[in-house]
Amino acid sequence: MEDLLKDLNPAQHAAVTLPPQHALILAGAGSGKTRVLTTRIAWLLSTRQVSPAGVLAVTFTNKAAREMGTRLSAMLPVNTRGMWIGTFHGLCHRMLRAHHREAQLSQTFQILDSQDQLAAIKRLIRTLNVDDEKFPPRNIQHFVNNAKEEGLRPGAVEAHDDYARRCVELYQAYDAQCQKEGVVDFAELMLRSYELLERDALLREHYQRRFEHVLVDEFQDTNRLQYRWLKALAGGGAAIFAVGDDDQSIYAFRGANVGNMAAFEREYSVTNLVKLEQNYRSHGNILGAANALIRNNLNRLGKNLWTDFGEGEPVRVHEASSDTLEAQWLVEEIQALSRDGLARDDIAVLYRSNAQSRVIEHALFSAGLPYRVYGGLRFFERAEVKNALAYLRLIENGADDGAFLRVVNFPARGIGARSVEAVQDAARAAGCSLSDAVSMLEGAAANRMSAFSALVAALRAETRAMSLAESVEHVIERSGLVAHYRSEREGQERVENLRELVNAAAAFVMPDGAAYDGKAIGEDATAPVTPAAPITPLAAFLAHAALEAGDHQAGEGAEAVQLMTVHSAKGLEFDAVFITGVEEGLFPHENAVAEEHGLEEERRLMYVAITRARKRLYLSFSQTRMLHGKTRYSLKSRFVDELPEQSMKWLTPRTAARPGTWHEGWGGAWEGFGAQRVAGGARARAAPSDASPAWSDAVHQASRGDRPVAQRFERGLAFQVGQSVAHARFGEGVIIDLEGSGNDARAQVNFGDAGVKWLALSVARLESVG
DNA sequence: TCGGTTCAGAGTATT
DNA sequence: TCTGAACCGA
Repeated sequence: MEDLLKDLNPAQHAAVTLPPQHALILAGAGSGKTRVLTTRIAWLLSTRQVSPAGVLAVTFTNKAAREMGTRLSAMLPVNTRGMWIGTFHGLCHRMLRAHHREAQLSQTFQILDSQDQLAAIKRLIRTLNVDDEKFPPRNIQHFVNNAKEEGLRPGAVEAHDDYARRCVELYQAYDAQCQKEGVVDFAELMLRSYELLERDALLREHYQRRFEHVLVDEFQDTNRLQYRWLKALAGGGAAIFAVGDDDQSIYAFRGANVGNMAAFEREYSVTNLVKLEQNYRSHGNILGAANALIRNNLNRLGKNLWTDFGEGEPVRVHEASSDTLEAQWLVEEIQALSRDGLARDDIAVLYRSNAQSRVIEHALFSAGLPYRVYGGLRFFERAEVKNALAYLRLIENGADDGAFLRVVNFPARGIGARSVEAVQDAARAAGCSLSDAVSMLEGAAANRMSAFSALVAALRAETRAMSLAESVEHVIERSGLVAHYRSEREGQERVENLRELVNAAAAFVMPDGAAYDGKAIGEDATAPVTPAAPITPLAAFLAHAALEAGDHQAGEGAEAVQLMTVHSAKGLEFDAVFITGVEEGLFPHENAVAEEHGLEEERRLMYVAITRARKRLYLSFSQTRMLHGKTRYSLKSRFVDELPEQSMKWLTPRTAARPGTWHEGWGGAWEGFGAQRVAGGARARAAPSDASPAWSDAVHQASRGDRPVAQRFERGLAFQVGQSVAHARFGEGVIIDLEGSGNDARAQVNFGDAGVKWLALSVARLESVG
């Protein structure tokens, strides 16, 4: 046990050995968060304060859960498989499997991933004859997921207008469809599990008695439902050990509620608050930059990172005149780092949005530098894999209409849209599943459709005695999938992926079987447990495929530069980090600037980006960037100005802090960019000052329709793209686009702080600057 | 039933 | 500019 605590710093030590009470650990970036979390569990176990069954540790990603398990078993000779360590969704799934009856779920229920969910909603919208222009499936999907993440069933959603009421109806219909088909989406896993705990007192008390210690990773990322779920679970006196960093809260857009941290502190009267501020990752200048930046956020719980690594190198800043040149500089710098002996995979190139990767990839590719881009389709999301899984799902659950529709005519077997509609009509009339409706069909189409049904039935029967891997193998062959892809011109990779699915099945280990047969629910004989609800290996494998979509692409072998968004870099670290496109409108993103609290979230995002670097950090921005087919003119990000001068080194002539004459020294740079001129400047001059209410009318979003770009060239006070201007209210900015002419002339101006605006030149008073 | 064309939209993402 | 999805013609 002494060994466990040996190398902990005082704060870490304090956190690990806190009494069994609620605690909030503010864990700064690189402060040894995971170590504290796992050591805490190990310490509780080894001091016999709790048995493995009494611990529940929850994370957001499978990767984090796996890491926790691995590190724990490295510390203690404990079998982590019996412990409740997993993702929120994974643990909810586990609970629902054990109590599917109490949760009113069929024993064979399956999980819809986001893709499946969207398909289900599209199908619903079509069956209900709803106008998908007015109710885009994507919006309905968001609506449903948001409601569920707020813990709201259709009846509880407030709808004040017809549109919202219609959305609620669709939500209700969607839930009914899922229930009928025996499928649950991700949010439903959480909500069902929560409702189960709320509704079933015996069950709730059982779990409350069982879990004495509940540990939560990345607490700042929890949404309202997850917070309530934890509250229900720990309501019986369990100690919640919440670890998080409000400064790294970057997932508000997917429902995360940073407020949960403060709420937790308040509601649970948390007296055990430990700040982990010693950073073991970055050199001083990098941390100095991070600290200075994040200090600009209000409403922080408050933290300041420090290191005893020394100052290290300064943060380097580079200004390019175009995105292409930025990428070119990047390549040269990376080559130089490589020459200095830095491994390529210790270098990361970060960007705010995925679209930025193209230019960078192009430059890296041309230079012959190996790189790897994070993101993209994952293994279980691939079409061919999903097709195979659809057959498997039908074997497991004949009511799964989504799976039925996906493969009823794939590979093609002459079942057209008309036949499919016929089964759907029959199923609707009889209130049964599509599979069950097949036998009700008549006519020519009935034969082919029956043949498909017979195929599924045969697969079900034939695989009954087979192992999981044998079943998968059998299904991909006998369904015709392999043959189909083999005959396809570029189907080789798809066939390989199907083979890989067989391997995945062979390697699949049943997730702690005991948990599913009810026994592990506690040695407590009185436990309110569904009597033996064994899950088949196939059902477990399908759940695994949905809950863990797999790696984001296999590592490309060769040591490669890592390209990714700032979001996906969270939790990672590299010797050298390039943060590219550090420009107003891009980072902070213009959409975010318009959102409430958006700017602070962007700043946290920048904080996350900065703290990824161990030894070297580069920031780069460009004066122009090709975006949506147009050249955009940008200002450097305000975040650059928030960094401490003494920690920085400018690789290009330093531009003044905004607002100021940032374009100094680049005076003539705009020529050659084909800057358009537009008439109207004189009018702008003549317009009344914006004391009148007209100024707000002048600021509007130009709609797609008004196209014709002014081609009229006038002498005098004309504006041009790339020009620096000042506005009484919005301050200084750069014209990034011009549209219309005469009275309709508008300029789109990037004002930095004030965001990107369209201004009618006949009304807005714009002054030329510089 | 496929393949080409057209059109809108383009921010971050785990389960 | 580029992509994905929807649509239409053979």
